[in-house]
Amino acid sequence: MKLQDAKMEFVQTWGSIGSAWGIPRSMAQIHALLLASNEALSTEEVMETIKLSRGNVNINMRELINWRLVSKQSKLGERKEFFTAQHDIMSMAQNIVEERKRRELEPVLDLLGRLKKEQLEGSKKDVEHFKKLMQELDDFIKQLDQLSDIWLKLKDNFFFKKMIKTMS
Amino acid sequence: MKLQDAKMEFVQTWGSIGSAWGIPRSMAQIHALLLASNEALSTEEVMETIKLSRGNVNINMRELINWRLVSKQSKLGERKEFFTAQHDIMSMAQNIVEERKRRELEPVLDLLGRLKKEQLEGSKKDVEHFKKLMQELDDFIKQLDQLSDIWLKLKDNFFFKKMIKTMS
DNA sequence: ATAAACTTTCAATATTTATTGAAAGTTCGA
DNA sequence: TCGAACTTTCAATAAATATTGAAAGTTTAT
Repeated sequence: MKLQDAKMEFVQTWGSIGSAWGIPRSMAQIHALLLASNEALSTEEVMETIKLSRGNVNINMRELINWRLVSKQSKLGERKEFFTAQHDIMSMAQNIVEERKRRELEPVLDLLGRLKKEQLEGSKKDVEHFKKLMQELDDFIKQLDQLSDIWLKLKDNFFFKKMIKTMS
Repeated sequence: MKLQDAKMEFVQTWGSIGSAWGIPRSMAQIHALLLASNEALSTEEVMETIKLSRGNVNINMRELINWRLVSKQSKLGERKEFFTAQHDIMSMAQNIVEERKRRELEPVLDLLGRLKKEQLEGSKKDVEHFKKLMQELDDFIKQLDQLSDIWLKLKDNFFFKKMIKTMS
C-alpha cells in the first residue's frame, strides 16, 4: 500500500469520527492531514490533497488554530503561510478536552447553578425530584472535572501511573 | 418560576448540548424530559410537551432504549406504553460512554490496527512519521480505556476515591 | 371477526450545517 | 505607488440531517 493511500484513508476516517462528535468534517480532515504530514503544508497543498475550496480550508484552519491544534509557520524565502499540527498526541487531546469543556460544560453548569437556586412552584414531590436531578448532574460534572485532573497526572507522573495500575 | 418552565429550559439546553456532541436534538430533548419527570410518560404526553410529531417521538424513544437510557413501562389498566429514564446519573453516563466507545472507538482501533500492520511504500522518513502517529494514537486510546476503568472505581469504591483525592 | 386503541414506518419536507468561490482585502517587494 | 502574491470574507448553494404525518401494521377487548 502506498503511504499516500494510507494517509487518505486516515483522513477520511478521522473526518467521519469528528463528524460523529460534532466537529465539522472538513476541519477534522484537515487536522488529520496535518497530523499525518511530516512537513508543514500550505493552504494550496491541503486544498488539492483533500479537494476542498480555498475558503473552506482558510476558515477551518483558523478554527484549528483557535483550538490550538495547529500553528502557522513561515518558511524561509516563501511568502505563503504553512501550517503544522500539534504532533504530541497527549497535548492535542488535552487541548480538545479543554476547548470542549469551555464550550459545552460551562453553559450547563450555568444552567444548573441557576435552576438549583430557583424557588420552584409545583407539587412538592415533583419539585424535589427536579432539584435532586440538578444536584446530581452538578455532582457528576464535578466528577468529570476531577477525572480530567487525574488524566493529567496519568500523562506525566510516572509514580502516579504505576500506583493506579497497581490498584486497578 | 414555575416547575414546568424550569423543566422546559432544561429540555432546551440538554437538546443543544446533545446536538453539539452529535446526538440528535429531539432525542436529547426527550431524554431530558423523561429525566426531569418523576413519573413515566406516554408518547402523547411527550409529543404535546415538547411539540414533536408522533413518529419522531417513536423513533427517538426506540433509540434511547437502544442506548439503555430509557425503558418501557406498562401501567396497570392502561393499554398505552409509558417510558421512564434511567434516573441514576452515574449509570446513565456509563451507558453513554459505553455506547459511544462501541460506535466510534472501535472503528478507529480497526483502522489503526490495519494501518500499523501495512507495509507502506514511501520515503523512509515519511513512513516512519506516519507509523509513529498510528502507534501514538493507539496508545492514547488505550489510555482512554484505562481512564474509563478508573472512573468506574471512582464511582463506587470509596477507598479508591479517597486515595485519588489525597494524591491530587 | 371486528373495531378501537395504540404503535410503527418511511417518503416527503423542512431545517440545520457545511462548503463554495468570486470578490474584496492585505502585504510586500521593486 | 503599483501590482503580484497571497489571505480573508460571506452571500449563495449544496449536502447532510432531522422531522413530519398520514397510512399501514399490530394488539386487544368484546
